[in-house]
Amino acid sequence: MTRIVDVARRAGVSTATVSRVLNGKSVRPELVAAVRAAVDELDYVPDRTARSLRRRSSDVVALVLPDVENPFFTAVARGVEDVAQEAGFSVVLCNTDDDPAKEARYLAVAEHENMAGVVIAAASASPALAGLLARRRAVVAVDRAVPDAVDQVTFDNVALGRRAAGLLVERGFRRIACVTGPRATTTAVDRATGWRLALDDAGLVPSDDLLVHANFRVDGGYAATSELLARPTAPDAVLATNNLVGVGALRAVADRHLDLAASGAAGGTSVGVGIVGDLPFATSRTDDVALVPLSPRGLGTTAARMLLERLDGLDVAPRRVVQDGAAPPGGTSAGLHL
Amino acid sequence: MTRIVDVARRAGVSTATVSRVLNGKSVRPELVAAVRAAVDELDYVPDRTARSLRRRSSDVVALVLPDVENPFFTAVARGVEDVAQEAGFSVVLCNTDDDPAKEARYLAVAEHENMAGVVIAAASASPALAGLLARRRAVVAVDRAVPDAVDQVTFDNVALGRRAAGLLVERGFRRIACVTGPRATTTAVDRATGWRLALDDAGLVPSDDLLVHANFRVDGGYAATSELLARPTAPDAVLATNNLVGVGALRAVADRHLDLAASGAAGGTSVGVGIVGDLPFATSRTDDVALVPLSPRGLGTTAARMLLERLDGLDVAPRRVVQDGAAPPGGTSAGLHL
DNA sequence: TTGTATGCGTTATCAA
DNA sequence: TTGATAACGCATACAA
Repeated sequence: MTRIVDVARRAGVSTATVSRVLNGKSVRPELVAAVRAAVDELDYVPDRTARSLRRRSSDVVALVLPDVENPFFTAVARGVEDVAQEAGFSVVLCNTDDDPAKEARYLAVAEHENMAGVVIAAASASPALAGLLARRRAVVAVDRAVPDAVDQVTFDNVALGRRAAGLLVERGFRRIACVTGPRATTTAVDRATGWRLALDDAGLVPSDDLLVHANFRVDGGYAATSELLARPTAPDAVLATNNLVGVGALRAVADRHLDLAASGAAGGTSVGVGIVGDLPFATSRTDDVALVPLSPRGLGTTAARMLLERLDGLDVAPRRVVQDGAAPPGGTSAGLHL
Repeated sequence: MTRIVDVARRAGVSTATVSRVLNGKSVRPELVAAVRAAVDELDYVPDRTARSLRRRSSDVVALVLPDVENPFFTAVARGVEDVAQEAGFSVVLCNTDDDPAKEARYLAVAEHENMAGVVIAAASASPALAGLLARRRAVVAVDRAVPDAVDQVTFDNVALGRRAAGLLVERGFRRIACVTGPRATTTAVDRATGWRLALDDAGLVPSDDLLVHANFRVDGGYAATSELLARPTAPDAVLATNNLVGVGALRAVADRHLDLAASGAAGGTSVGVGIVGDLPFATSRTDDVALVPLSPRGLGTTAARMLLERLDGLDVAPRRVVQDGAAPPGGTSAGLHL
């Protein structure tokens, strides 16, 4: 293994000079050339562990997510990865399963592994960031708001819920239920608030028993929607406040449809479905689903950029960025959709 | 920040003894107790960077994947993560986009970051493992076979393709096309071979123009299937050799169905679809899809266990594990559908 | 600008 | 078994 001393010897300089060249400090041009030549010839690559120990900070960023199997969060991950990698950072993906204990463990690892920074979509209403903040490590909250004084980038979730519910209203549905996520999840609560507002806008009644809190996964959406549709006074439409719940809702509606057909009941007008989010792996056409597409990847890139600014030394008060949330009509990145 | 010297002072021992206690070497019981007490009181956690530098190996494992947005690979990741984490290792997720250059970069990072080991689903037919192997780092290939002398865990892809195509034959389809992945991807080639065998078994003709190589994503499956269905002598069924291609195929079939209906053509018998893989986010019922479910998570756990054995010092010839591929009947994932 | 020498926090070697 | 101390590879304070 080639070390910095090998390069120094070969270039006829001290290790300090090699280090300076490698880190862009001012060095006489001819020595720079000599060092670079030696580096190339020896195929030298600095040991990042030693560098981290000395600098007291590594070049890896932790990305703490509630569910890496949710395409929404993998898209966030891609966004973060794209810009982090560009800047020379590696990204460690940490999966919390929405479990505050697992989350706390990962945050502790990030702290003691001297990671450069953390981007977190919090599982807990109040994640264990104290240790990291005490060490003045950069932290950015993404997607879900946290109470701590850190940079945050989220969607305008109230607006998203309102828009999605509004689409259902426009399509003529009158009795619109809402299936959302856990009460501890800010996105779930805010989008449900949006649903309420949209119904108010339309002079409809956002009755409390039409609001169901499930988990934010497929099974949660399926169970909640099935239950709603089985009621004597079933809703004529369901708003799912995230993508996976939306998948579950669609399956529940499809099953219900088949059940009714089997039991000889008239094929009444089908149940409307609205979804805040995308269906990247839909196996059916989604023309009649009221979709409010998001750009989670943009969320990730924004969060990563904010983190990099902090790592670059930016020292201002915590910032809150609220992205509109709409996926751009054409491009791959976020565009403001007015 | 508390360091090992602080603990040593508090416990009235040397740093060497603290280190020994922390690493389970033999130490007099009373001293062990004293050290543990000091660790607790001071809330001491070893700095993993320093530890890595000294040990010349970190406790993070790189997981190199072609596409973290594919649920198949996120499931592999969960499997790896589960067992690695249990053993005290962190997992870094590296996304190569099936690009050999990106893959090579990540492998170089893994090498110079002194990562403990690498689990890789190769993007390249011959990934750049030389550096890692020269340093005797543990490497396990998962899902896709590689030419190097490393542990490998894969499915029996020929058998999987054969089984899926066989299901379509059983259902009475006679002209069965196959949409598979790139020629450089072992899984794509092997499953196509299985398709060929199944057709032979049934006395059918696996005509070469019924085999299409697409990319292994939704758009690839959609385009290839659309093209097949638009031919004058269209196939009556399509075998998709992975999950995403399967999604694309289903969408193409649905669109074709609608087009025919719109053009007033008779609603002939619908096109059969077979898929090697799962549809975790299907938005429609999949009763009439010939699915051969997999357990990618099991692939991941096996690979991680093999890696851990190597990290534990196991020094035997490279092993090849071929998993049946069928998801377990009882587990949480899709049950075997006979 | 350059070199020397020290320290980052831990583990491993060697004597005791 | 235990303690003193020398590495691990790099970056920087200080001196030149």
